[in-house]
Amino acid sequence: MIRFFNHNYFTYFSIGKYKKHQYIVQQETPVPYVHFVVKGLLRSFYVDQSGKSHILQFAMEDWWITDNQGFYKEENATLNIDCLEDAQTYYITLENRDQLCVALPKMEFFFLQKMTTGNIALQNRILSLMSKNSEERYLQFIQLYPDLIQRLPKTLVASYLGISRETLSRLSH
Amino acid sequence: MIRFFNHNYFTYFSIGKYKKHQYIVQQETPVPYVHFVVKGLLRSFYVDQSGKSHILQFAMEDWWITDNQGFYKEENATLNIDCLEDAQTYYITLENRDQLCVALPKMEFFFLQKMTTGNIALQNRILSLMSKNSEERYLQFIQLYPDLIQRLPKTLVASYLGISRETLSRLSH
DNA sequence: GATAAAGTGTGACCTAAATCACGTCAGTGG
DNA sequence: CCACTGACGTGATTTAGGTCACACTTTATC
Repeated sequence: MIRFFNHNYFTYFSIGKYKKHQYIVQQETPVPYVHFVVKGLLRSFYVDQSGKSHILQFAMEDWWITDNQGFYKEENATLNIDCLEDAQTYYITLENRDQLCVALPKMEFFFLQKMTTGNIALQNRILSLMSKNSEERYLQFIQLYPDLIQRLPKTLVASYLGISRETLSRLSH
Repeated sequence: MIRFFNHNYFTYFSIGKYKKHQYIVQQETPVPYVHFVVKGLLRSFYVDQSGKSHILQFAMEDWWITDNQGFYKEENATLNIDCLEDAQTYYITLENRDQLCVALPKMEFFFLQKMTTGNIALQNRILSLMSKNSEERYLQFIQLYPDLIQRLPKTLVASYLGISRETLSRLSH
């Protein structure tokens, strides 16, 4: 997917470099960009009324990340995005994305494909949350993202799976 | 959105009429179409190993429904779709959808928009499942789909919210 | 290299929601 | 018209997982 960036796509994209713990998107502020991750590991998460964090998505190399609602509807973010490792991204505004699609119609198809794949993954996650218990969801996660899990503390995996740190700890035997 | 169907879109779409209880998609069989609902009410649901059903989506007038994974990846369905009321749909194959996009490039943008909106809704549902309790999810559902809820038995609402029939009953006071 | 901050395991206890088991009522279809 | 099925409410009991509290280890940070 990196070969995706060989032309002068950089007319449309910019390069961003970020440090571990740095925020890229913050709740209640605008969301000007989608990011394509070149290097590093990020997460998007929601902080509820009681102050608990819930991880919606991780993003490592070659993944895309943003607060979709904020970005596409041009609203303030409901999510936060921060770096779990030092990171580098290529980012693009909504306007530039649209212009890129005009300049290169194949890109629209590409984004549609991306979005469709994302949809399928989200639907599966919903069904997983509704039909599987903690252990099953954990095993499924290991199986789906064997490479990701090595870079994540279990606390964060728990927060992604919707279970408590302690419960996850007891699962791992 | 109905005005969407005024040209000779019917070169691409077909008309389907179905009875209450009739299945449109069945687990383990191909998923040749996406359906645009003209009249009636359908649901897609997943049946887990223990035999419990989990509703992924409802679809009433002007909504689209299919098993995304089956349809876009051209695999067998993992979901079922059936009619909760007598229904009429316009349906289209993947091939025809692609040809429609070629003939009318605006359609591709339209589908991308649809998919993006769907994505946002799915992400919110995941966060809701992870951060809200039964009552909060129920209240949110009433607020999001006031028109839908009148046409649905509570048993099905419970199955959509990921809670038991009995728990939902006790919430309603 | 010392101090602080994350990450992890584990016991004790609590609670939201599931499960099981009834009973009632309305709609439908032979 | 009667029998069956689905919708709904409600009590009693169980249980998966959350919460709280503590100890220990590893990793950052000045």
